[in-house]
Amino acid sequence: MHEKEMFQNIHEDIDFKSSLNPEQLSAVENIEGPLLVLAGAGTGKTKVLTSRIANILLKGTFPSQILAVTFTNKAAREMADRVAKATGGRSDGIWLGTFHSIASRILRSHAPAVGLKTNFIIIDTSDQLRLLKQIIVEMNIDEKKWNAKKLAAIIGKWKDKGLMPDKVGSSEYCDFGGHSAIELYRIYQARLIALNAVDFGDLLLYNLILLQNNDDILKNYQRRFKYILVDEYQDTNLCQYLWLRLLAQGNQNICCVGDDDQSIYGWRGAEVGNILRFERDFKGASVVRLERNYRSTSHILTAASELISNNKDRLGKTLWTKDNEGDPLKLIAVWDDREEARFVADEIESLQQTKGHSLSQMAVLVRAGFQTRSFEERFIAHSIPYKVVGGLRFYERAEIKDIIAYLRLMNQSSDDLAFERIINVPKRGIGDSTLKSFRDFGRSNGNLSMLDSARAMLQDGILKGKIGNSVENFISLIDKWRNLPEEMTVVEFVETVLKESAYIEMLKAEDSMEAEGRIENIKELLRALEEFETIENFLEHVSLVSDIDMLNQDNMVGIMTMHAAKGLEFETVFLPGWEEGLFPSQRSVDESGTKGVEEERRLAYVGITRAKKRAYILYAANRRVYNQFQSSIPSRFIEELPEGSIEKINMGNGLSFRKESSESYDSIKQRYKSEDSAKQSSIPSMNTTKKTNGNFTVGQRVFHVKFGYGKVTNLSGNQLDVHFDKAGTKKVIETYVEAV
DNA sequence: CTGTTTAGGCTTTTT
DNA sequence: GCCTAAACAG
Repeated sequence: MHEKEMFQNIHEDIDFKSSLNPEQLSAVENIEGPLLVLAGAGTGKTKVLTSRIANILLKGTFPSQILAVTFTNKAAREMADRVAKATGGRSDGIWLGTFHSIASRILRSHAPAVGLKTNFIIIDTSDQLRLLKQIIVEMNIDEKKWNAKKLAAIIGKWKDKGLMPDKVGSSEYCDFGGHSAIELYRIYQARLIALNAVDFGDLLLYNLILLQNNDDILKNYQRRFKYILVDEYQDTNLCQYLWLRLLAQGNQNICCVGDDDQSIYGWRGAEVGNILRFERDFKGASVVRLERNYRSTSHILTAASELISNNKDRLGKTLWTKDNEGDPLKLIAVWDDREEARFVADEIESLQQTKGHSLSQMAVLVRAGFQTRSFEERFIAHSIPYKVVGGLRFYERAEIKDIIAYLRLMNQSSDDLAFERIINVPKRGIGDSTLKSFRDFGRSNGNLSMLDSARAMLQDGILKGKIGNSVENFISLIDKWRNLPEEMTVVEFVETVLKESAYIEMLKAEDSMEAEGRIENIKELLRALEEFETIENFLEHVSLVSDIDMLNQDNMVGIMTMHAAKGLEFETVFLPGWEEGLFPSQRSVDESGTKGVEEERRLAYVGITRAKKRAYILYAANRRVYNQFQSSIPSRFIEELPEGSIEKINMGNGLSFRKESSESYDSIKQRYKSEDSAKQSSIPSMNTTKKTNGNFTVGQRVFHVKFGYGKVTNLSGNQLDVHFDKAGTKKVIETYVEAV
């Protein structure tokens, strides 16, 4: 097909004028020069981005001349799909991906320029912490007080700002257990280089350094990328900003789409200020505001707008909609988190059964991961299908990480972190002291990798006996796998490793329900592996994509954090846990004061604006924290909601609404604290009533929705130990089993 | 070196 | 309440 025809085809597929409003159209049509699009929630931001890319292609630009960056893989995927659709598949070759994946791609082409080899590995957070911990221990720092997480946070902040150790100003001297944090940062970076590894922050940091220090490389990319597009611009950190600015300085064709009101990643270095800098740094930049909302009813929009107007630090915009008023937001006061979950479950059932609403159009959006628990328990009891989004990530499960560690060691024998992980999994009788001897030997013999140290120690006869044999066997396995025929597929290769390492055997020997689940996960991994040609490709994917693409568009209620919900929309949204301390989170308030509260408020704004038609906000008078009841007071955000757009429902046991009482915050808090002890005694009595309903005895047969039939082996309070016929022994709450 | 017990921390949010 | 890491016993 000739190019001319090709672009005609594109043209036929897009009909900008009829489907875009004037503001959107101007953002799509003005492709030359810097442009900032301030796009409120639900104003068609993705549509603008994809149409703009299509339009750029239509003007005759090659796909490879376009750079489009997002923050999440989900957003990248969606954009890729939509652009492909809009252009009839003529978009192949666009540099479209997350900041990290684009950065990784560029860094791989120039790895030697920053002291890495092309096959560098990308370590995840847990590897990073292990490495930092090793350094902390070696430096004799009190690890209890100065833990690896703290150090990771300090180093991460510098990386977010684009600072290598030598660029961190000495004025920023930061004490870490009697040592300079800068010095520890330097050691950490050196250790990473020795491992031929980078962490997440490095991907971006090294990219910036690469462009700053190599004019020829910079010029090359400036020429290549004629058009740059950035999604969720408000979430960029300084390092990303500087990187973008360098790349865009060539053609000045950069389009950033963002919403200052949806900036919720300040805690990981995002700087809303980048929006304000834009007009200053890019001379002659145009600004387009998208304020017409196509998603929500006016009640929802009003409530969200009113709430966010309490923030001082914002550019300010007015969202409007032609949609009708819809239902007011429902504000529900409940006694505790169980009643909260019960209300939501009942409401979901009624919406589904009496109104025929689809479960996939409902979502529970929580502040923190632990809140999902009570909903899961309740949904299981109601047999409501649900999916916890972003809980434990697939690639983070122990068995998956083990397998990946085997592959990493194959890929690169210097990968000590991988070596340490699997040398004794399955058990080979090689423990901490042996590992330490490898490390010490390596360090005193010219920085040998642990695998090479083990090899040398065998040869020198330092390792012998039982352990020696065991290590020898392990090494010969590795060597054998290395020499497997090239034409083997990745799946075949991994199957061989699984079999010969006796990994599957180990799981089978465990003979537990848990081990069975692990084997299932490994099977899932093998399925995912089919897509990859080489191990390198797969490892790259694993490091940059946190979860397997489960194409579950099934009819399930989503349970997720508000952070994870950004960019999504649902007909009905449940927002539980609007209590002081939880939302806004105590930590944000304590650590970042007003700024922290404002970020939490933006999060609330994001939460509410996910709803198209219905939003429920719930708050409980008591909440289990580490399974202990704590009384709580309603979130300050609740009284910021406009009276006219909310309907209050008190479930009898819930707190009164703050506006209805003249009591001060503190006095309410005081009252509930003292009442709590009194009410505590009423809770057990409620439970005992339930207990007499179905008083279980040891030895009794019971049925559980998830685990099937089983026998009670022990009981304490409302908790039963049940030995299930198929699922093994579990602790369950008695309300979830029924007597048979 | 392994397996069991115990103490302590943990619950923000993610590439 | 759950998980992990350290401590201890075998």
